[in-house]
Amino acid sequence: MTFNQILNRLLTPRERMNWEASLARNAREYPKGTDLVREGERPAALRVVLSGWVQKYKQLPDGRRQILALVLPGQPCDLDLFTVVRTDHSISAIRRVTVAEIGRQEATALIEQCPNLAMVLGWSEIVAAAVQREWTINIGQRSAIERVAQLMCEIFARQRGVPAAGGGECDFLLTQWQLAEATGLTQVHVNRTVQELRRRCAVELRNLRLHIPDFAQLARLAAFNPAYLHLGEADLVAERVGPLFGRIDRS
Amino acid sequence: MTFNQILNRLLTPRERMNWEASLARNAREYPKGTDLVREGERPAALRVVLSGWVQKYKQLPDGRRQILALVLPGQPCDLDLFTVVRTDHSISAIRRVTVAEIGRQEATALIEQCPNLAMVLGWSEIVAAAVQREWTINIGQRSAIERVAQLMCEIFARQRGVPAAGGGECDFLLTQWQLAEATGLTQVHVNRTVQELRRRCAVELRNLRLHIPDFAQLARLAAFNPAYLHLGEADLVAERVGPLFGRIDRS
DNA sequence: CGCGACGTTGACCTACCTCAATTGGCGTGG
DNA sequence: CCACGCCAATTGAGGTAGGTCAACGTCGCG
Repeated sequence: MTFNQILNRLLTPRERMNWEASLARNAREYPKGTDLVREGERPAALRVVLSGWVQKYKQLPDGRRQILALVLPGQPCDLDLFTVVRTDHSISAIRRVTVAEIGRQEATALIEQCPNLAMVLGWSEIVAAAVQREWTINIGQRSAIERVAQLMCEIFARQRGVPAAGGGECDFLLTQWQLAEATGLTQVHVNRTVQELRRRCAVELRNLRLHIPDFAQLARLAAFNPAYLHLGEADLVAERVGPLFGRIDRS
Repeated sequence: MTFNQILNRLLTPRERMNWEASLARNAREYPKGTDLVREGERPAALRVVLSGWVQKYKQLPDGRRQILALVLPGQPCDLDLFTVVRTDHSISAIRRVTVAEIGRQEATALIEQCPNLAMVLGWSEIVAAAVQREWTINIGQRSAIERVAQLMCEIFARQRGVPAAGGGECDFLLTQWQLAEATGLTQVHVNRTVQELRRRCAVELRNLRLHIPDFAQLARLAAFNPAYLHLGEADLVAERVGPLFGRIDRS
């Protein structure tokens, strides 16, 4: 089950309609490389990626850059609009993207009208935090080949779920340079690493597509454990998250 | 302003009383090294550290370990009780700790009775996520000496705030081995790094205390920017987080 | 056809790791 | 009070994963 399906399942039909309408009404396009949010700004909108990928990143004063997270289509970037005074990271378009940017007023009204929406947004933030933890151990403890393999597994699983057997294909919009920024490696070393993955796992990375013939093999190499993605927990979200986010009205 | 003060400020006196009473009633002690939560378990309690430090960590199958986060006194470990089906990381006591473990029933009732509590807990989770992001760039992009320096700055700032001038002392309960697991380095290399920090910034690390004579100097070396800790945003939390977590009743 | 973006390769280098032994402080039991 | 043992910090010698620099190849697109 993909993230998108999970989100949709938690809203009532009426809520889903409101939500989709709001997304459509506020959709904007940006060319690749555009900064949507810059570190230190006051959050001004609730952003949801509709198509294309978006990256969260941070930079050190001397320019070293770390990609912190990837936001895939259907996912909200963050809840900063409702939480912090100033954003602590930047967000930019990996490639041409469509993003819904819902202003404060509309977003607040939307949440008012859709009691389950806060829950869904909160859930997405919870999962994002879990992914962030996995990235921490990825960069901190795994070797180069494990890191790249693990990221490939994650990106595949987030789009297609974990395949029961065999493998498949999925979008992969990162250049090797971006792959390097995400894994804390060099572009040159990522290149050699990808080549080794080609040799050892027959992984193919071409034309913005990733092909994994044997997912289990790649997952073993990466010590990939999909538990942190919390896939398939959708049905239980409502009863757990309920107390925290106030009343639930499933009609 | 420390995290603890922020939390207290957001609750009404009555709420604070309920909260404190619940913490006191559920306090437990654990010797150092005890696992409070193991990866894969179903969350059973809302945990708040009362004294001592607690670490969140993850392990790879072969034993490599990454410390993901530190929970200092006054802070809740996580909201997993209200969010996920199974926890994706482990939690253990760094040293002898006192932790309040509030069961599901009581925790739910408590949130019911204290409308602002959900907001406070949510806020702590938001800040924890921001810290996690900073750790990601720390491990991914900073050199060994920068990493250790930045972690020292963070730990100092989380306890004492950012000093306007000069420096000071604070608790520092990590061994060099744990410092290594938190920064993705080796214990041996951390040792040499700490020695270099002693030489270059006169930082002293002894008897579980950290002494930083010149905070600004250390912060410069580490490229430490305290913005990600979101200190001093307390007064604004209520109006922002409100819409997300339902009604606010400040009486 | 030329340009820009991305991938690839080679040679060399170094920050950090590994292994292994030693030191120092401190609490405990005799 | 001393001796022992444990835990953490320290030191040394040698190794390697991954970084750096610089060039070249390739593909798609205007």
